[in-house]
Amino acid sequence: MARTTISDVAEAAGVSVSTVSRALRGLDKVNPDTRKKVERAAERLNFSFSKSASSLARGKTMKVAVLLPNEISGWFNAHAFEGIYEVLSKQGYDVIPNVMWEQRDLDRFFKALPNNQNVDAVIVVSFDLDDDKKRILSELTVPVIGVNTPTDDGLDASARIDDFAAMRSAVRLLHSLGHRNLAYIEQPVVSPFLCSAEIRLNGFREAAREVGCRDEDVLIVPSVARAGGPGEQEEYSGIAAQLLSAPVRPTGICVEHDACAAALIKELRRLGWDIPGEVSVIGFDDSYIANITGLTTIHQNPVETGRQAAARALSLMRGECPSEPYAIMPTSMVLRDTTGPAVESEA
Amino acid sequence: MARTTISDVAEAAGVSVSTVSRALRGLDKVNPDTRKKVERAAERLNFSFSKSASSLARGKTMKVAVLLPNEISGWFNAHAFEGIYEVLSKQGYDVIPNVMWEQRDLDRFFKALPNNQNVDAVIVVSFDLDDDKKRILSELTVPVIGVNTPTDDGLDASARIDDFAAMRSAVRLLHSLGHRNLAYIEQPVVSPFLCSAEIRLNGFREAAREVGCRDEDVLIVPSVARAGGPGEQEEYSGIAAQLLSAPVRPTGICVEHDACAAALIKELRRLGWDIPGEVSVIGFDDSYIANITGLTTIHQNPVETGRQAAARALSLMRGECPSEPYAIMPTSMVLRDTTGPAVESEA
DNA sequence: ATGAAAGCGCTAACAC
DNA sequence: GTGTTAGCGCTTTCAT
Repeated sequence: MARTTISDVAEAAGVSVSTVSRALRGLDKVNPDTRKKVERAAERLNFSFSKSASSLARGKTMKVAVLLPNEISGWFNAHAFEGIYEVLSKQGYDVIPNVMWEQRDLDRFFKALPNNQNVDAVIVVSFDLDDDKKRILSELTVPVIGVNTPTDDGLDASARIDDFAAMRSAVRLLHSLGHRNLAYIEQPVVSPFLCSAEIRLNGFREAAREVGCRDEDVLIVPSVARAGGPGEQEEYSGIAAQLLSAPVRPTGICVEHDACAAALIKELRRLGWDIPGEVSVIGFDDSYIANITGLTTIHQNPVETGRQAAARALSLMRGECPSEPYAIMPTSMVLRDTTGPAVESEA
Repeated sequence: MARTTISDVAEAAGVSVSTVSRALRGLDKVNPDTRKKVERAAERLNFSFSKSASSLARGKTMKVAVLLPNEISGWFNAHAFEGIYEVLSKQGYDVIPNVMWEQRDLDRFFKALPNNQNVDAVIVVSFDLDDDKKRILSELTVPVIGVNTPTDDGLDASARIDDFAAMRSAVRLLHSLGHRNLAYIEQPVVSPFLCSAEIRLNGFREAAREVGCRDEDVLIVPSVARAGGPGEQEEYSGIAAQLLSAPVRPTGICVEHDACAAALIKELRRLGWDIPGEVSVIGFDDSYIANITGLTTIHQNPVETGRQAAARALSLMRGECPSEPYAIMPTSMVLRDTTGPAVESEA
């Protein structure tokens, strides 16, 4: 059978199509009785609006695009998306993930964006945008909202944590526990645009200096793309080796992500290190893995960050300007079983 | 500035709109030179099609809905979605998650479905549909594809694992290790429609019988909704208590999900149990948590399951009928550090 | 190979 | 309050 249209409903209810439209969308200036009649008819015919048709007519798509780096199933992305979805879907929006695998995907998306009336807003998650793209954004008609973006440049609104400050608190914790030789481990296999990495590293570096570490007391283990994903244990023997072979062995270690930290700890323990006896490790995120493995870490709530971003998207789409467009979301240290006081150096 | 439309391109290229339409969509019967001209103009004007307009004109939405229970960030859902997204987005489809929080959400979705030309297909993930809904499905024009649904009833295609067989293999492993007193732990806080639970339990029950367990040798710890999520450690002290107070203490334990198993093991160890010395534990899923905690478990690949489902959705949307509409995806045991031989009973 | 024109189903003036 | 009507931007016969 052919689709039931608004005029079928109109006919069944004995009114005009515009009345049906008004009645069903809850607009005012429609007689309560008429409305009831229309609703009844719509119900009976199992009518629902064609989104394409009303989009076309109204010039609003009721869709918002969510740009995600690499994958939607990662801990942060999935939870941020969840928060975004939660608030937007309740308002009738279709929330459409757009996973960017390579730089070209991003380029293409942004190329089409200026003229793209296919979404009412775009939310970019964890991206580091180059100046070209920021310029495009600034001339855009649809609002662009950031989630954990490195800066707010070119964005109409954003919600993000302060990676820099968070790392600083981790360093201070280690320092106050007596650790003087620190290390920072970058996550293996980074995506081309994932952006928190750099900021966290900088936060670590600067905080280390603040607490009085000389550069030679600080070891940075850079991200190296190797075979296998970050879940692969082999990744971490190389990192452990670098830790072992450092001129002065670090006793306090910050890791870019929980999953990474957990895998590293596993490897370190396998090699006979005592954690937290000999060395303390701090993760980042407070994902489920941190909880189950007893990892000391920095907590953040990506679902809430997503919600905040989506709420701002909503008001922007309504043409309002949010009173506080750029939200900084809180983080907090959670102490578990991988950090402890530094032992006396055996000097 | 107003949106660039197809007629702007037509004008710029000096041809008619229909030619532009044909040229840009790669249809044949268009002169190569003309096509080039049109492409150039489109490029220059930064043109892209309005999805709503072409949907409306063609009667195809280029959208597919993915129905998910509870949350999109859960391990299975997120990965299945990822697989679905991967294949569908490459073909130009918008993949729209639809999270069902309560039964009413599902009811409402299905009520609107029969007349809903707003999506070209719907993929249902992990749902147990009642007969009413199955009946609706059977009269539907758009294809409906299942991912890890309990049955294939009413579905045009599906991809799913055999939960029943998977549990059986777990039970057999325990039995062959000498375990005679078995337990099955349901996941705390189950959703109203998540459906694998029942099948896994049945698989466990039946397999236990097959290997010769009497009913009194088998302990089922049912799911009880308690405060806090499944990540909360407190959940598991209650479960541990049930295990401890059982008439005959089980030494082989199957758990509905990895996360659950990991938390239980943590609690058990805290209480002084030796795993795998005194008791063996097997999880389900082989999620990252199983890997990092060394959990023996049953592996499945939800991304691939999602891909298979999406591939079938694709051919169904093209009007083909897939030669093998109902795919059973493989599972496999992965042995890690939480299973071992049963110790001699101290009789 | 290309163009003209009739919709697709709905919304938003504008009239009554 | 309600009806009429002109589009929204595209696809698709049907001519040419």
